[in-house]
Amino acid sequence: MRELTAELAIQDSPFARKLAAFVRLSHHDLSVMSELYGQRRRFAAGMDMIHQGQSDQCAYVLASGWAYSYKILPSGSRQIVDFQIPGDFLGLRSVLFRTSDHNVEPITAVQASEVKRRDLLDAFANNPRLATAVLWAASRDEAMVVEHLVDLGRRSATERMAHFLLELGARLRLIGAADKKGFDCPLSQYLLADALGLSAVHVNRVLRELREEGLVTFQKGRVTFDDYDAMIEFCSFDRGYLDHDGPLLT
Amino acid sequence: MRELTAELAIQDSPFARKLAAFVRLSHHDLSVMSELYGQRRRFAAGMDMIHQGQSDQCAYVLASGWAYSYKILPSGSRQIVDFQIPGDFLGLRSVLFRTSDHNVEPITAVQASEVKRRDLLDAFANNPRLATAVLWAASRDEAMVVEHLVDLGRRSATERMAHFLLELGARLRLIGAADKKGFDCPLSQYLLADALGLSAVHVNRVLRELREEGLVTFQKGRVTFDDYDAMIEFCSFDRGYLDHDGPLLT
DNA sequence: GCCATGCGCTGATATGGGTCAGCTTTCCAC
DNA sequence: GTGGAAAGCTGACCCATATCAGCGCATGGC
Repeated sequence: MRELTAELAIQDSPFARKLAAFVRLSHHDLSVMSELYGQRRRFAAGMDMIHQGQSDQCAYVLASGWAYSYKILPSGSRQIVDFQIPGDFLGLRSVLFRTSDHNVEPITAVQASEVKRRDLLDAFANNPRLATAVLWAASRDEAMVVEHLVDLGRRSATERMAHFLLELGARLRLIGAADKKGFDCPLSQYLLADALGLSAVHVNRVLRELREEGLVTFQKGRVTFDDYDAMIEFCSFDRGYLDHDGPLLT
Repeated sequence: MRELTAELAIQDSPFARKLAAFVRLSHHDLSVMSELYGQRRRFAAGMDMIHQGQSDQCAYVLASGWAYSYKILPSGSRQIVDFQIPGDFLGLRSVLFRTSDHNVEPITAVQASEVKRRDLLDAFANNPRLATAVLWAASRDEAMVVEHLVDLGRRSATERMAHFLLELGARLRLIGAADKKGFDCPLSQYLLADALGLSAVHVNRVLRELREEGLVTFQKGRVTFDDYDAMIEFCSFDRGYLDHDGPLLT
C-alpha cells in the first residue's frame, strides 16, 4: 500500500510527466523511479545548489521553484546556460563526471529531490527503459542548448529575447505553468542579460521595443503574449522541437 | 575466429577509444558494439549526410574524415553547432527523436558506419553498460556545446578563436591526430565564421591578430601552436573538461 | 519614517565587429 | 600553362550593442 502511494505521487510529479512525454513508463519503471528519489531538500533563493569544481555532488530533480545553471569566467562575467523549472533534471553531468563543470543556484525558494550517483547508475543497469527515457530527456535538453547556441551566434538581440520567451512559455506549458496568454516569471533583467549574452541595459531596451511593437509585455513578474503568432513569425520559432503528441517509444 | 577479428577491429576504432575513456568495456560490450555497426558508407565532401526535418534517418559513427553539424535559419544564415572528427557519434538525437533537428555535411571525404535506430535501442535494452557509456559520451558532447555557448555569449572574437583552436586540438589529441605542436585542419575561414558567430572577414582579422601576437598560426590547412601556454592563459582554457586519466566507471 | 538595496529605466557616448567592395593567391580542370 | 573558381586578405565605413552615469520606484529592516 505504501508503495502504491509512492508510485502515485511519482506519477504525478513534473519529472514523471516530462519523462512520460518521451517513453511510456510501466508501473515497475515508476516504482524504480520512486526509489531513486532520495531526501527532499529545500534551498533558499541565492544559496548554491551545485558548485563548479566541487566533486561528488549529487543531482536533483526540481519539485518546485526556479533555478539557473551558469558558468563563471575568470574575467568575472557570467553565462547562464539554462533555467530550470519544476520537473527538470539538474546536475546530471556533474554526477556522471564526478566533478561539476557549472554552478546551479536557485532563483526562488526551491524544493528538490536528491538523486545519488550510485542509485542512478544502478537504476540504469537494472532498468534500461528508464535509462533510455533519461537519455531522451537529456537529449531534449541538449537540443535546447543547441537552439540557445543558434540564438547567441546568429540572431539579433530582439529576436533572441522573443525566441527565449516563447521557448520558456512552451516549457512551462508542458508542466501546466503557462498558457497561450502568458506566464508568471521571476527572472530579473540581469538574469535575462546573462542568459542571452546581452547587457542588462540592452535587455531593458529590447523589452521596451517588443512591448511597443505589440508582441510581448514583460512587467512585474508577468510575461504576457500580446500577439503570439506574430511573435513566432518574428523570431522564426520552431514549434516542433519541444512538443510531442505522445510517447515516442511505446 | 571471425568474431574475434571483428572485436579487435572495433577495439581499435576511434569510437571505442573514445568510449573507453569513459567506461571500461568488456569483451562482451565490444562484441555488441561490433554488431551495432552496420554498413560502412562513404560520403564525398559537400554531400548531405543528415538533413534537417527529414525523418527516419540513421546515425553514424565517423570512421575517417571531418564533418560538421549545423542549423539553417529561415533568414539564410547558418550556425555550425559542432565539428565531427573520427570517433564522434553523429546524429544521435536524430535517431532518438525520429526526426532530425539539424543538418550534417562532410567537410572532407568521409567514411562512416551506420547505426540503426532499432539496433541502438535494443543494444541499450540488453546492455546497460554500453548505454551508460553512450550517455557519458553524449554528456561530454553536451559539455562541449555548453562551452561553445559561453564562447558566443561572453567571450570576445579573439578569445573565442583561441579557445576553439585549443579545444579542437585537445579533441584531436584524444584520437592521436594532434600534438602540442599543432594539427592539420581542413576548415575554411567561412566554416570558422559560422561556428564562432563571426563574419568571415573578421575571422581573417582575428587569425592575423593571433599570429602577430605569437600565439597560433593557422595557415595552409595547418594549425601551429606558437605559444601553447600563453594561449591557454589568454582565453582561460579549462584543461580539465575534455581530459580524463582513465575510465571513470570501472 | 528613514535608509539601504535591488531593480527597472533612460540618454550620451564609445567600440567591436559587420558589411561592402575589391584585390591576390592557390589550386584544379582542361 | 591558362582560365576560372574558391579561399584568403585588406581598407573604408557603419551600426548594433556595450559602457557609463544617473534617476526613480518599490521593498524590507530597524
